[in-house]
Amino acid sequence: MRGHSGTYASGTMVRRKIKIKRIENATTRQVTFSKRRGGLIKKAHDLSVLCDADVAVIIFSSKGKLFHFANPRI
Amino acid sequence: MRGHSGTYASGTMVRRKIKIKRIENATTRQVTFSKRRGGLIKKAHDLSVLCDADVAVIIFSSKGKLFHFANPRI
DNA sequence: AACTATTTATAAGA
DNA sequence: TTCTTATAAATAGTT
Repeated sequence: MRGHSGTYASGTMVRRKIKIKRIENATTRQVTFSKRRGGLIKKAHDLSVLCDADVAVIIFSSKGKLFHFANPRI
Repeated sequence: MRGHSGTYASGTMVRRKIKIKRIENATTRQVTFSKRRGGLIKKAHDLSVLCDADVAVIIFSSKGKLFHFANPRI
């Protein structure tokens, strides 16, 4: 059921697909930030290695904390 | 069979898992670059929106072509 | 560029 | 915060 986004009985079925909009709940937003930040940096690394590209990623959390990735050139 | 990477009879079974190392074949490398570059930029966009973060991605292809993403701040 | 089997990422829950 | 698991999303190889 790709693309499905109907309603579910609370606590019964899981609801996993999300809309790409700001996550309102601060705890959920922080957890998602941590997970997706790691995922993004892994993808950046993989791209740089697989395709011999130079890749940099700069991320500022909503509280201003800096995270970054750049593949070494030497 | 996650993690499997054995040999396959050509044209019979698919072999999809890859090692994260430079792709030697230039055509394959270019195709993979195009696909993964798009995927990386989508992930960067999603992270910025979902988590209210500032995200920038800078990519130079192996031939020096520039690609980038940055979420707007205003 | 489109297809699809499979791998990878991840949302929610524990 | 770390683990699990069901599901969504990305993508490698093929056409």
